[in-house]
This record gives sequence, structure tokens and C-alpha cells, in this order.
Amino acid sequence: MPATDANEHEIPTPPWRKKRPTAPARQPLSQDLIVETAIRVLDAEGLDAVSMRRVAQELNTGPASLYAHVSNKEELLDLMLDQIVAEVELVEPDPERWQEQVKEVMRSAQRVYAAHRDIARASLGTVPTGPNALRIAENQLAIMRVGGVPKRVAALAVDTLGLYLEANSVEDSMYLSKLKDGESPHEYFEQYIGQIRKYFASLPVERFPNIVGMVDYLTDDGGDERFEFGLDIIVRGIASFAESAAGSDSAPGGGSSTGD
Amino acid sequence: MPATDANEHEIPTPPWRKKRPTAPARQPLSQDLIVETAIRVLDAEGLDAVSMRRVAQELNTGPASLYAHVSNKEELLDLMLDQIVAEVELVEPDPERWQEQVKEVMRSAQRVYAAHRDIARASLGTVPTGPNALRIAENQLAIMRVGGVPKRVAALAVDTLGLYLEANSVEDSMYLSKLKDGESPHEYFEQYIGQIRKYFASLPVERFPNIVGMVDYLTDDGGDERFEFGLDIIVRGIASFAESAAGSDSAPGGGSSTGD
DNA sequence: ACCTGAACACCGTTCAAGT
DNA sequence: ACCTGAACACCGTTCAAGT
Repeated sequence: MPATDANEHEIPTPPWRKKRPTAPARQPLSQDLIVETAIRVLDAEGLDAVSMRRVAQELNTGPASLYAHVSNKEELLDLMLDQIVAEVELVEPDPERWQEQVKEVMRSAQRVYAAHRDIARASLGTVPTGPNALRIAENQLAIMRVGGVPKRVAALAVDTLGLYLEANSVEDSMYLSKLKDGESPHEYFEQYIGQIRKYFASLPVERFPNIVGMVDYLTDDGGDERFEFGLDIIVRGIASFAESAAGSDSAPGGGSSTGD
Repeated sequence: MPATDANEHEIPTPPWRKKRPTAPARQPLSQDLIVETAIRVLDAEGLDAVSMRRVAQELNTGPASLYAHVSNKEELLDLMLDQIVAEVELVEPDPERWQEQVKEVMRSAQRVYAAHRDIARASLGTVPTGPNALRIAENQLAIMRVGGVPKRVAALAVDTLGLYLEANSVEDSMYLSKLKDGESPHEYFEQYIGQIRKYFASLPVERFPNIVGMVDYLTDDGGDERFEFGLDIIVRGIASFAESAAGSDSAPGGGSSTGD
């Protein structure tokens, strides 16, 4: 018996020493531990699986125990969100590249959301005021300001960018959350898009000439492309308010003197 | 007794005639009736109040009865959404005013969403394929096409516009759904904004120079203004792809020949 | 101060049984 | 075909009681 052989020279535990807690019985509850556990459930099974009861179960306790560290589910979601948003990578503002930089931060945020299932659903409709969300807002403001975007425009643009990011991420996550366990994301997507394409093509041409005539364009977008396009549109729009046209092939606007 | 007096000359119901169904006992269930009832609950108490059980109760029946007319809650929400979206007013495409027209349809949709509490939450993440949603998409495509927007751009822009509308409406409805019964929306908003303003102002200036320096701009947006701004940004962005610069003070872009 | 079991007032959906 | 009662497997949150 090799097992016995390997343990042959081990000193037996003295009987008066209480059973050593090898598996550290249970970590004491804390806000951090709860948030961390909730994120693990999110990543493994999606936002719908994140219930107070489920998180408690994962910590070998009852749901009531969580309320000592988190005032309610909404707060738990806020904390999860800010923890996740900490993964977003920021950039050092460069006046020459401000438009591309706004996009880079947005792309990073998009990837972070995508890496955490449908967490974006919890983000929509909340003004993110956690420290890590503020870090991102501060960075976007800094980038736009060095790019010559007026204060008022930059302030409103942060909001627009956030809304777009969240809406897009929610939509992306929906495709993924809807597929059954066995299905591959790709085949599901193909099949789903195929369905829509057929439906659009079957519509009465008199009433929907544009939809029918543009089926291919309407059902063409492969996720990333769609996000990039909206992003480009929004950044072009912002750039049209910038004072110095430092962008690439962007569209400089009136350049009024109402900015800072 | 005036009551007796008034009924004095009434002919008594013959005992063999079964109790007449004065209050028409109950309308027979139907998909339309269920959707209509659900929208009534939504308008009165918000989306969270719209449960299968609650709608059934409103119709004096049990939740199981609904499943003969609606396959599940998701389908009910889809049906509600398309019914509501029928209220959006469309426009006759005019090449001279296409940018303003895209905005007009968006504003109409925004008002319709706002009139139905937090229904926007149900709209996010679903590709709206109901007949009434398609009517709107068709109209937006038509408007952009006569405005000289290339097919591919128009197709992607419909998506971007939809995402922005939905995200914005969800955010708007959040403020409203959060206020307690007695509270006036205005005073709640004032107090809420005041809180955020104070919090932003209290942040460490070294780490958040832009947020602190732009508190007033960041907490200034009074709902409509915010929506209008994002809308303007997006339409400017779309316009930068248009072939003929028919807009007002917009920013015409490169005008490549890749469009239709 | 922190944790707990039990309870309250809800959910969406299914299913066998009725008409 | 349509409707129903009862059940299943869940929710978030509260509260009195324990340590």
C-alpha cells in the first residue's frame, strides 16, 4: 500500500490536541467575503442565480446572516458592481489621441462587463457612485478635457457614454444568458440570427420596404462591430463640440466660445 | 325610504329566470384582455407589481389560467411592450429635415415610455420584433435613407438609437420608482441631486480633480436636457456619415462612396 | 456585536382534474 | 379547449432568540 508507505513516518496527533481545523471550519462573515462569494456565483451561473439565499448557502449559513454586513440586496449588487468595475483599465490622457482613448476605456469596460455575465443588468439605472466607478468617470473627463471638449459637453458625454455601454452590455449578455446548457454560443447565435433574417424577409414589402430591403445590413452585426459603430457615432458627436480639432477624420463643429 | 320609493314600480324578476348577470359576471379571458389588464397594473403600480399572480387576481382568477393565453411571463411583457410602443407617433420622411425628424420620433418614444412607468426595463435586452416596434424601425430607416445615410450606417444606427432610448428611459424611471408614496417627484429629485453634489464636492481633489472641478456641470442635468444632449450627439455622429449634408449646423463627414 | 431558525408575504410554472 | 386548485421550488426581509 503506497498510501500507508508514504504516511509511515508521520507523527500521530496527540489525542488531547483537539481535532486540528485543517479545513478552516468557516471563514468569519464579512462584507468583502459576501461580495466575493456573490461574484463567484454570478460568474458561474449568472445574475439570476445571485440571491441572498443562494449566497448565504454558499457560505454555509442562512440568508438572515448576510443582513449584518449588507443592508439589502440592492447594496450587495452595488458593491459587486464597484468591485467588478475596478478591473477596467484606465489610460494616461494624451491630447493627440483623445478620441481613440475615450474608445479604449469604453472597450476595456465592455470587456469587463462581458467577463461577468449579465452584471450589466444590475448596473443600468443606477448612477454608479462607487470609488472605482468614479475613477473611470474621472479618467474619461480628463481625456475629453485635454482634447478640448467643453466642460458642459464633457459632463453630459460621460453620462451618454455610460448609458450606451450599459445598454450594449445588457443586450450582449441577453444572447448568452438565453442559451441552454449544452448549446455552443456560436451555433445558437447563428440559428437566432437566421430566424430573424427569415422573419424580416417575410414581411410585407409595401409596409416595410426598408426593413425588407436592408435585411442583410440589419442582421449582419456581429456583436463587436455593432458596439464599435455606436461608439464611433458617439465619439464623432462629442468631437463635433471640441474646440481644437485634434482628432483624425472626425467632424469638427461650430467651435463656439461657450466652453471653459 | 327613498330607495324603496324609487324601486316601487319595478317588475320583480320571475323566479324561474335565473339571476340576471347584471354585472357581466366576468369577461372571458383572452390574450388582449390579459395584456390590457397587465398594462393597467403597470401604469398604476409599476413593473414590479406586474406578476402573473397579480394580473390573474385582477381578473378574478388564478395564475394558472393565464397560461392558456400567454406562454409565460416573458411573452406577456413582450406583448405589453408592443402594445405600448403603438402609441409612438411617426413622421412623413422629409429629406430637408431628416435629422430633426429622427429626433422627433425618438422624443415621441421617450414620452411614451415615460408615460408607462418603468416599462423600459422590460424593453432592454430584447430585440423588439413586434409589429409596432417594426413600424418605428421602418420609419427611422426611411427617414435616414432619404437623408442620404448609407444603408449599413442606417441599419446600425437604428440599433444605437434604440439602445440609447432604452437606457435613458430606464434611468429616468429609476428616479420615479424609488420615491415613496407621499413624496413629490420634484422634492425627491432636489434632495437626491443635492446629496450627490455634496458627495462629489467632498471627494479628494488630488485624485478626482475633474469631478470636483465640474460638480455643477455633472449634477446640473434636469432629465430632458440630458436626453436631448445624447440625442444630439448621436444624430451628429450619424450625420457625419451622410452623403448629402442636408442638415442644419451639423458636421458633414468624409462622404465616401461606400453607401448605397 | 454577530449570528440564527422560523416565519411572513410573496414569486413563476406545472400538473392532474374538472367542465 | 379552456379553466382551476393545489403544489413545487423558489424569492427578500424581519424578528425574536441565542451566544
